[in-house]
Amino acid sequence: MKRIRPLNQEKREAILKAAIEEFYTKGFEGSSMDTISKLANVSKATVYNHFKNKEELFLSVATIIRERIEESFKYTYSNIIDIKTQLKQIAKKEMNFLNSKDNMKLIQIITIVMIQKNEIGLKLLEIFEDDCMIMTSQWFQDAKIDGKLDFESSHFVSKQFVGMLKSFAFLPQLYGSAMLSKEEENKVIEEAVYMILKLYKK
Amino acid sequence: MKRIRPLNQEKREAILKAAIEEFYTKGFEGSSMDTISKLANVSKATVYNHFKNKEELFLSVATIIRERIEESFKYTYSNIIDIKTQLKQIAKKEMNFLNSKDNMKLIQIITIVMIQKNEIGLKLLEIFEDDCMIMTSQWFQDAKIDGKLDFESSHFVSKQFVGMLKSFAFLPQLYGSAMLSKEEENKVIEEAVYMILKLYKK
Amino acid sequence: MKRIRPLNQEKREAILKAAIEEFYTKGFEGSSMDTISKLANVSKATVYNHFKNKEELFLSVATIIRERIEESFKYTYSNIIDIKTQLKQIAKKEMNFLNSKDNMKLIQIITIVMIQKNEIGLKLLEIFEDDCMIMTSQWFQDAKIDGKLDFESSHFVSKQFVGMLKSFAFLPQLYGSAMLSKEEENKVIEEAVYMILKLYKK
Amino acid sequence: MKRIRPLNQEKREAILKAAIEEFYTKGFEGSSMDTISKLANVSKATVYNHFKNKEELFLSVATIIRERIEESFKYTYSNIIDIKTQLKQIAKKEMNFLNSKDNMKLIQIITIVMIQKNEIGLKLLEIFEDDCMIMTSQWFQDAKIDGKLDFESSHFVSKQFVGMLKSFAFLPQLYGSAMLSKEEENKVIEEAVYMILKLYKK
DNA sequence: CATGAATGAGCGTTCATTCAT
DNA sequence: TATGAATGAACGCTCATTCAT
Repeated sequence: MKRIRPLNQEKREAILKAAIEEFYTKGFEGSSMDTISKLANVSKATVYNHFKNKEELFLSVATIIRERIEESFKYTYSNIIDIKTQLKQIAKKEMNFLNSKDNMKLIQIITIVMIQKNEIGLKLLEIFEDDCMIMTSQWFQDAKIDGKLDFESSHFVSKQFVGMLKSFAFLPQLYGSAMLSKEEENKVIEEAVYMILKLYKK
Repeated sequence: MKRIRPLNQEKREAILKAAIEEFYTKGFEGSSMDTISKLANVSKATVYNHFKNKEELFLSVATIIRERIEESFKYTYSNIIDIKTQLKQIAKKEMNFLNSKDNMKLIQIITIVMIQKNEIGLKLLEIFEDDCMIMTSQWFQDAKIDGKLDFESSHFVSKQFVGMLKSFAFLPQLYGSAMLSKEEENKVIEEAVYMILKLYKK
Repeated sequence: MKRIRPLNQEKREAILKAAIEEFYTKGFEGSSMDTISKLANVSKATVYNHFKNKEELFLSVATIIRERIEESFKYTYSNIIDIKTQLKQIAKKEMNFLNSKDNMKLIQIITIVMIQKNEIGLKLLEIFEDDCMIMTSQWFQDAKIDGKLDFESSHFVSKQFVGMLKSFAFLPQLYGSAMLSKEEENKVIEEAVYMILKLYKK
Repeated sequence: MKRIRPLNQEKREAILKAAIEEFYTKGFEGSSMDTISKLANVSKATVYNHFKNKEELFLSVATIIRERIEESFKYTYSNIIDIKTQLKQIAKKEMNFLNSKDNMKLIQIITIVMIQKNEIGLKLLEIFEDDCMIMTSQWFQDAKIDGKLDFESSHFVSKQFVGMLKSFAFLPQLYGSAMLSKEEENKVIEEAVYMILKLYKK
């Protein structure tokens, strides 16, 4: 059941889509509300009816991204499934997220703003508190408690693990390299899991 | 006979210094030639005498950065020194570069533009083709030939090695995390070297 | 049969109240229909249902003010009461009006528009044709006919009289000076009446 | 001797002239930098090269006005010339100023802004501290000391005197009435001087 | 009758760039 | 060569107004 004429949802989505596109190609500063409104086929004033200002529009885009990320990094430790399998599943889930053109687009957008660290960049930092790392870190902690892995700091190890994935599937792509093929992806996962087990398996 | 310094070199350098500062704090789009000229204590027109336009000024800044990076990643394989020592030296050199506030500043600047991949970002990509990786990769190749390490692809392994360092000393800092302390730095180096040896030492 | 209150009267009044406040603080140009509608707690479209446009809303405000002024300046000559007393009563009445913060507010609002004499200012002039002066002038005319005062032009004298009051209780306040205290007010009245009698009493 | 290429003085003056015209017809809020620049036949950016922003442009206009006023109200007491003559001269000088269309234009401009009492209106108040009144008041003080006139407060009397003039030559014109003819002007001066002498001459 | 949504036109301001001197 | 001055185009944003519901 629709709310009585909410701000026309189609237009809102058209604007967000246009904004993502524009922020992606031009960054926050480089983007213009004029262009966004034209891309979305609405008047500039309409954009301002939906979003208080450029910053809020951007933050809305950022929130969308954040939700996708959060979704992609949920994983909880199981003491039934064998750890090698679990590690692979975690890696696969993360790779799934990273190895998507759309997601990288979104990440690039927020990367730019977070690097610029204006007020708005700082707000982003608050929004983005690295959940991915936190959840993976929790998994390692649980695996340690369960006596399956042995190391000092779960935080350090999870950074090693995720870092290994990101070395191949994030950093290069951040700078424009091509996405990984399915085989490459598998190889990277395989090697990262192998490394962790070799280094820390009890 | 041409004069060697047809344009006042001091002013040129003042402009470049101002530009680095400005590009860092505001990004490419956010920076204004006006502000740069004021920071450099020259007239705006003078900036344009030295640099055809904003883009060329930026590219000049980028070139400076590139030179510094190149300088920092030179390392050639030695069959005399033991590989653990060499790996540590390589790691130390790279960490030295990454773990400096100024260098991170510069990297952040070019990161933004490279992500945005406008014409100007693409030009940057040409300039930057990851030398660091290439040189480190060469070292692993030589170590393999020398029979000290065993793996399939030197490219893959060097990415693992450097990636491990970057996980701790680059990615977080790109997004604004604090630099590593000397102890943390050492720990990271230690672990990365340990990992490579554990995985690939013959 | 027409309904007497075809539009919700409460809302209409809320709008007018909001408009007075807004026009006062921001002037005609500085005021926005948006703000007025928000202040009045109605939708912008409702404002337009009640008042064709910004100008007509303003004119409605002006009419309210005019009515208050007219009310304040009614005074008719009496051949029974002694003229000194009557002059004092006239002065008191005018001072009563002028020496009120709210009234000055309203006068300031219309002053701005009348000075600007756009179409809308001209319409105001038609509305306002200085009743106050006309009525006071009539009193002097009657006093002359009654043989109590002697002068050439009643118009001139009434301007002297009212002008003397306005010098102290209008012009300075128009520009933001504080209202007169009761004592100051009395002194001004006293002196103005004294002046008229000294100059024109038969 | 000219300063080396000062901001093209012609353009500056064209802008100021245009600004006076525009501020006069539209008030501060209603005026647009766009229109002003078009009136002045320069680009909008040029206006901003000469004046930091709209407010400063306005304040510049205000300063011009203030200088004219100051010029017009200088008068110092003389114990040689007879006071009736002096009073007439003072009145004539003030009337000269008030009874000029250009001056009234300028006064109307600042009146609007002073009434609106934004930040900028308050700045105006600082600029305008009623010199006219102060100087005339001083004259009355001197006349009293010289034993030619007798009253309590020179401030009060000067307000009476100037107020009498303004009643005829300022207030009506502020609201758009026609300027006084030479005869009317003389009559007003005559009567104001007569009033002062009748009330306060020793 | 009241409203949420939409819009074209305009705002004050800044920009990268050019040009005469 | 170095500069002050100029500019057209664009920016983020707000406005008075309209219209479908």
